[in-house]
Amino acid sequence: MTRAEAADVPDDGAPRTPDRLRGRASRLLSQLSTRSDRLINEGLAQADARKWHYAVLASLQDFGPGSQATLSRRTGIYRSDMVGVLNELAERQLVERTPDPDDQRRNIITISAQGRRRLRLLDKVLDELHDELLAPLSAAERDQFVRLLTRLLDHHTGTS
Amino acid sequence: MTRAEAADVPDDGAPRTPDRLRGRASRLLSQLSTRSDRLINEGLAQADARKWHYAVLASLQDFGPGSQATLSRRTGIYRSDMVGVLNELAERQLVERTPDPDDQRRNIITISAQGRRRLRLLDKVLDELHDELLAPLSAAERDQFVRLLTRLLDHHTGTS
DNA sequence: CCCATTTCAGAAACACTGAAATCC
DNA sequence: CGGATTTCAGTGTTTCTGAAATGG
Repeated sequence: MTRAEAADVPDDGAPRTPDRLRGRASRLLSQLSTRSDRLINEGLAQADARKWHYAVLASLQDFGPGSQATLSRRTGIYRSDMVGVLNELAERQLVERTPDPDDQRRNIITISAQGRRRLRLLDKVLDELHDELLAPLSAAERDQFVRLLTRLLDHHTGTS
Repeated sequence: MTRAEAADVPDDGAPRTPDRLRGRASRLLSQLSTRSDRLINEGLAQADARKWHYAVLASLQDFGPGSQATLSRRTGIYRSDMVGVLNELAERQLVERTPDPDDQRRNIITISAQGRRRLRLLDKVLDELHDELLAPLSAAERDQFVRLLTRLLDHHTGTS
């Protein structure tokens, strides 16, 4: 259970950094992401919502209406999966899907009044959930955490 | 494409924080985790390895041999999925699976000499991949990032 | 002709469940 | 008996591929 023959640094197999397992950023990231996703999903499920709902509604509110392809680019949801998300949102009357007169391939998605009310609710729910997610961090640390994540994500979306 | 009617803060639907979509830690986390996973998986695939291989080998090297259930707890791999991982590692002669004389339910998993060589290789590969993953951050920032992730993960594994 | 959009059907990986067989 | 271990079969979710149908 406790460390076995690790103290007597074996000539084979590199001692290296302390805790190579727990210190790998990629492992920390994916494990934390799993927990975070579960927390958010369960919290949103209690409000009959999913995180994609929030993403689409917030995108519509903050950047205005758009085609499904546009929304897909703004939210990071795959074009193929956007259909299902919008079906759910339209079912709940949170968005409206109308054909684009200028380009008959597209639909134009608009947020409804109900959708805006919903968005405000979801924002509150998410505020609370993030408070739980980031509980051990001070306000300054939370900011820094978000800044670090943003820089990393920007680097890997711009580059790759 | 650019911000539409977002500047003229609508009375409905909360202006709130700038960029509620990009500023949500949970979204940043899961998106970055997706990219990180892909980077690591592709890098390890070129060495005919998967991230679970590394986790098990490193756990064996750093904490000594153990049963499959013990390894499962140490690495975070599900007990049910551990079987498959160990099959792959045993196929490649990187670990040995022998019945525990003291408890006939268990197998004792041991790392082989070949497994130790493999671990050193994978450590190098992962060092390079993490260099790519964390490229935009300074050494101090990388440390802090890892510390923040660790604190958050510890909080959510101890608590939940 | 090539490209974009919406849609559907499905692959691949992952975290997880449930249960059987075995043994403490 | 309750409880732990190994194993297998299978579920649900997520990211992503491929292709068809329609139209710019």
